[in-house]
Amino acid sequence: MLNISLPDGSVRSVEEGTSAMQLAAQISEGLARNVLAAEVNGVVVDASRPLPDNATVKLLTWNDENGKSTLWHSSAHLMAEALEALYPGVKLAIGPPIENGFYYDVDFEGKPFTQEDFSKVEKLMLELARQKNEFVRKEVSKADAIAYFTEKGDQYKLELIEGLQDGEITFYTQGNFTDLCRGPHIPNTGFIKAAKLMNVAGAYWRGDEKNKMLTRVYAITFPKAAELEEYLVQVEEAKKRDHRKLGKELGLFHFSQRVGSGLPLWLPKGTDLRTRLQNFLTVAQKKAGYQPVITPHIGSKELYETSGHWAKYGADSFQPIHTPQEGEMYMLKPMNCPHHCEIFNAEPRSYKDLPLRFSEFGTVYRYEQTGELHGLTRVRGFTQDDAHIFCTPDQVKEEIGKVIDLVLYIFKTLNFQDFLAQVSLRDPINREKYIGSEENWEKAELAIQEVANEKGLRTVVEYGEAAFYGPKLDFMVRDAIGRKWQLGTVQLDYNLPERFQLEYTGSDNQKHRPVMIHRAPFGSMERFVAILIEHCAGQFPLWLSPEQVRILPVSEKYNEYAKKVANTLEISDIRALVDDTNEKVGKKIREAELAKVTYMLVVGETEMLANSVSARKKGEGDLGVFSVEDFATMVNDEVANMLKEI
RNA sequence: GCCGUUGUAGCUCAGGGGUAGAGCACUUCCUUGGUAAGGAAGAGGUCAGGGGUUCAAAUCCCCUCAACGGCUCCA
Repeated sequence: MLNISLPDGSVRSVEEGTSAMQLAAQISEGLARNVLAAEVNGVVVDASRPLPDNATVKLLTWNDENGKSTLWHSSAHLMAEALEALYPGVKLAIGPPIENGFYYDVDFEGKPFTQEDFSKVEKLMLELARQKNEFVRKEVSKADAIAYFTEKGDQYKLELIEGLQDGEITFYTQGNFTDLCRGPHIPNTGFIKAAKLMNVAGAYWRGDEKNKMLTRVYAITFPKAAELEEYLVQVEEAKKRDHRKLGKELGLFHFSQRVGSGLPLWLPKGTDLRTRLQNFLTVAQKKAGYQPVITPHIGSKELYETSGHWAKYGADSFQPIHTPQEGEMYMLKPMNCPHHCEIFNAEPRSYKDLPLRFSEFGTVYRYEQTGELHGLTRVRGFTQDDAHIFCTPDQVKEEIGKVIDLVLYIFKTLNFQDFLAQVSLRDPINREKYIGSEENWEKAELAIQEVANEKGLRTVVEYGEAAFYGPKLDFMVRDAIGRKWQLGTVQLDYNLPERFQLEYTGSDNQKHRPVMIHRAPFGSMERFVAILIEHCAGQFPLWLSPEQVRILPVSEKYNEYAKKVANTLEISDIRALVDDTNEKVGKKIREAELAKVTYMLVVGETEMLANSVSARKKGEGDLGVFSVEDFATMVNDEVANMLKEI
């Protein structure tokens, strides 16, 4: 008999050779029908494999992340089986589960595969699923594995096998399809009840752009047909929050082909929103000891030769600007750091001056690849809420902590909860590509991790993701359709202080090199506004909203009074517009609701006589009658409350 | 930059080898109203740009540009 511990702490005795599936059946038949895989001593395995003694077992269903990904991984095999049947001779590369579904990279060898092919693949997948074909695991020798795929003529699988050790190679077979796979898999294809191919895209083999481009087929499956329907509705809902759509609808920004691709034009309402965010940060930064500076939009080529950016990025940048003066060259600035280094160098610095914090809403231009441009999140001209902190090595940790506090303050004010702090450190193996002393790196990497922990950040550590000049901490958030973007960033830099020969005089009367910290809590105004739009689905918090109040005269006779109310509100620092179109109130309310204006003030005969307004809140309806002054006070109190607590 | 899809009015979209369509928005007029769409008329397009095939191209073909979905990249 075997003793098996379950997640609830109970221990069950089962016969030798019992699988997780059989264990589930002993607990309840319903559970057995839903078990997709099992976590045995922390490792996810096939539910059909015999359990070892004294194992801790968690039965995985659709409700577990690992259960989901097992189903999707198996679904990738199912899709591969269908593709192989429908398109004989296709070569299969890899097919992993992803966050929402799975994909398979396929080499169709020049034959087209488009959306029109989707439905027949889905149909065949479901047909094969209904056959309830078991996923059968088989250990094979490297030689046999090579023989199998040589026979099949699949060079991608052969390449994968090359990297594997003899003795660790397994095949999984379901129906007529066998794949090289580590597993685990669901018991049989019958668990898959709904399948949908989502899209096709190109993807380089092994992610290397020098390799052949394969066709990546994205798909998703579910154990219940209704869940697929739900998922598709969700996807549609998410698309409605897309900042590109809302930015257009709300009149925030615009792209013009004539201006150029990736160069956003900020419309009045978008400018208002952005300026308000800048002001908010400016105030916070002033409190945190930053000194605003302003630098030009161009800099001489020599500046970037000094910084090293010319050598590294020059060829891929907007090309240098030539002047009538022979040999003179300027570049559009791709970052603000070199300018700020020169500000540091403007006068001799003492250790007593440090830390020095120079901040600037600095607009920069980067020649991003065409295929990379994306709404406001990836553009060619953008404004960083940049600052550079120059400090002593001993001050690094405290300064990073203060930057994190600032970022958290902003996120809290805007109610961003779903973010992840990514700590990017050196590649532990390949260390020669990093500049700066081992000692400083050690100290800095440790400092970043310690501060991140002290601040209670939800952190992931990525090795090899550090910049060549220093480790960094990035705040990652997701957009409406699940893509990850970096917003706030803190980066240590040992390179530029060296290149610009930055120094300060220490208490020992010796020259020392300061450490430089790059940081941008928003990341860039463009990207931050994009994420903010999606975060609040265009319904901005009242304090940020470009149009807080819209005044709706009942008829044209009250337009004058409406304007008077608007002026009064303006004096109280409330942003109000009058809808003086020749329409009925119902129509005006509808328009204001769709424009996501928080407060609507209906004014007519009674209000005009009483110097009052009839207020209505978006999504809530009528609030009753207020004097103009009371209404203004109410709005201002609401705004003050939003900004107070934090 | 690479693979794929798309490009028709300000917006959302229909149409499709034979004189360009709808709804909303816009302008004018009527209406002067009370909490999510009042009515009528009008104006608006080299069908992304360029080239080709054809008696005839918005429609078919080629190139370019842009947007979209990914890949690669992101100082």
